[in-house]
Amino acid sequence: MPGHHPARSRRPTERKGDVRERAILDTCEALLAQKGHDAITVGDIAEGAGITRGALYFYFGSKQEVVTALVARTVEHLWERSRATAKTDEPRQAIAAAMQRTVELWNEHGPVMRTAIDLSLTVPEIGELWSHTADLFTEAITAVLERAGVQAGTEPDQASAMARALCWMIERTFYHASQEAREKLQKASSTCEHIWLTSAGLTA
Amino acid sequence: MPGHHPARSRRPTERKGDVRERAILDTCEALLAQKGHDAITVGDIAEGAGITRGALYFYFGSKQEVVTALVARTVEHLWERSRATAKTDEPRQAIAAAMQRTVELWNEHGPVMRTAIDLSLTVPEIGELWSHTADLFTEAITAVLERAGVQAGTEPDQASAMARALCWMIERTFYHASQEAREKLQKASSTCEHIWLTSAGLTA
DNA sequence: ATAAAAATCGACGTCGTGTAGAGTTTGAGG
DNA sequence: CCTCAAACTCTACACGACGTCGATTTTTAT
Repeated sequence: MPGHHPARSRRPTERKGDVRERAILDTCEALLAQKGHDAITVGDIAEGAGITRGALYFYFGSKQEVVTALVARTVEHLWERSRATAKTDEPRQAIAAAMQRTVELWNEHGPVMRTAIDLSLTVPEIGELWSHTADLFTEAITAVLERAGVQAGTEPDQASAMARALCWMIERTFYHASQEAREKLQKASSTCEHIWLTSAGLTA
Repeated sequence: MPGHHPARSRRPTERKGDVRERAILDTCEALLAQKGHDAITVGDIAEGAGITRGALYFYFGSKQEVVTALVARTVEHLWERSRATAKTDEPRQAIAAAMQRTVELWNEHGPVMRTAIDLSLTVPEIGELWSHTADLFTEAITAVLERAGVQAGTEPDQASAMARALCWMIERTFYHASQEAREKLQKASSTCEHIWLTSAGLTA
């Protein structure tokens, strides 16, 4: 995505364009916090970044490419943090940690996450990114369920299938909660955690 | 939504326009089964309905109004069927019946349901329709949970909040499943049912 | 049969997108 | 310091989709 001229990434000094590129993505993220992505015009983004429409098309081939790059940036951040989290073997701790991480991510990047979900069907690249993320999450949930004693397997009442459904539950619940007040995210998180625990057979 | 000329609904003979209006909605639904709503053009719909763009604007003020009307039609069908379902007091039966009904609805109108969800944020009218539907569903789930012994209340681990999360889980799971093969819906339904039962404390 | 209401059409103005080509700035090497 | 190519920026244009308008034809009621 970095301009049409490859091999610019590893330069000693930071090119002016790198700054612009970041400014474009930052502006886009800021705008997404205000209006829906289809209410945003390329002119808006360019203006916010301090350049003209024409100049923006030097960096990105289209509006979709801009938001795709933004989603990619955010999702990579998410993956990083996932890897950085210490793996605990104890199910209850693992669940609590995962939910806490999720709250933080949605607090920081709610609008981008929502946009990613909205566009994951219409923009294949974003769909790819997001479904991969969902897979990672689902695998993590599956592992916890199995460790807690749920039978492994893909049948409707076994770990894999249940993890999928729980993943969607969390996604959707946070999606809605992140549109409202900040404390809603905490409550939503608690509810999801409770259902997750119950599904794992770990009734408090 | 019936044209710009109100009070046409209750007429002895069916106006030509009523047929056209239905044709437009039917065409729109058919198209939604093929492409995403933003890949559909007003010209496409008009052509499918056998009229020109100009004529379509006699019936609906905009493309959004068309799809809003379509969603309204579908959602009303959904409400009707909900009311028609006999209320059982036995939680297990109630859950099974609700899920069965949901499978049928998504089988028949999957593309419209997905579109409604996609647009419920950007189109306020659709948002209204869908959130009302979700509320009905959530209330029903809440009732079942309480009858099964879950403590009533809105705290994160009480019936209302759990019902909300379960509602989103079902919505999202069906949303994804309905894009794939028909049998996926059945499996998805079984998984949701299992989690619902578990959350209600009704472990098989 | 006729006049009002309903329905249809083609042409037009607007807005947002993406492209093209011309011009300006930057910085590495002579 | 000069030069030249790459990096960057801009204005102008072409296109497609939307929604509007006024003229015209078809239906319907009486």
